[in-house]
Amino acid sequence: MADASLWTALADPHRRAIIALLLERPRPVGEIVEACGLSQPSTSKHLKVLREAGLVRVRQDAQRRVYALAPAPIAELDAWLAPYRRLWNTSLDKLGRRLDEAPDDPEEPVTKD
Amino acid sequence: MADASLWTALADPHRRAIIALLLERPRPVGEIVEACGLSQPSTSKHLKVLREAGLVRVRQDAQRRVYALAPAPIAELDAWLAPYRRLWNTSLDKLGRRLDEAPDDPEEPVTKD
DNA sequence: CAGTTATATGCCCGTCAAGGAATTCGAGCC
DNA sequence: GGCTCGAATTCCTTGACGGGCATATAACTG
Repeated sequence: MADASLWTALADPHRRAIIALLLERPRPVGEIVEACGLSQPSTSKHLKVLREAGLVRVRQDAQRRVYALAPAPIAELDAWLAPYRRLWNTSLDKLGRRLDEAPDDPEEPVTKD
Repeated sequence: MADASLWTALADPHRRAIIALLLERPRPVGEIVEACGLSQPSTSKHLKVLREAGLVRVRQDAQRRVYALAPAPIAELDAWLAPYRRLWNTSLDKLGRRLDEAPDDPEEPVTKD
């Protein structure tokens, strides 16, 4: 399905930020523009990429376009992840189980996104 | 949150292919070169990116460098995914409800362009 | 119908990443 | 020590991507 474009879409930090915004709730473009500090055209272009990757859906509300998350592709990501999850569950058990249980993992400093 | 370089690294299809190869078993560079049909230098560069993203680690075996998966960053991805997983698990329908908050929605097609 | 708001597109430019060829570095081998 | 194999690094070119500005389009408003 959206393989390539999915990864490409998520590769951009601004787009991930948009995705995160939409996780809270659906938002019109104007709000997204304001939130991510880009120009409106740039934001629209990012939204287009996300749309084409199937990551967001649009609903038209008067002149507004309200964007919302479309979770399916993220499920795809999850599916992609599955084999690897098996891997780190077994071979990296010593690392201290799930990362979310060890927020500051000494071996792998998590840099800010 | 996932390091930017992690996403960048995974954004490239060749690199995802390499990752998939290493999922089966660790491999020396030569094998990877052969498998992904790139030149050796290009492959080495991809491996460098993966290395710097922390996705793979190298073991030196005589003149060979054997690459293997380092699953931790993938766990990071999984962590990133978590909130979204909640979203599509609990509420494909809930999302639909939010999309339908305006019941007179003239059914906006996703504008796939 | 003209005007305004909200968003999308086109164009231009700067940057960056990817790929190949040549070169270099490192480790074994004769 | 010189040679060879395996891999990494450098240089260069090219193409894609991101950003802004100006403009087009669509929908509501008076």
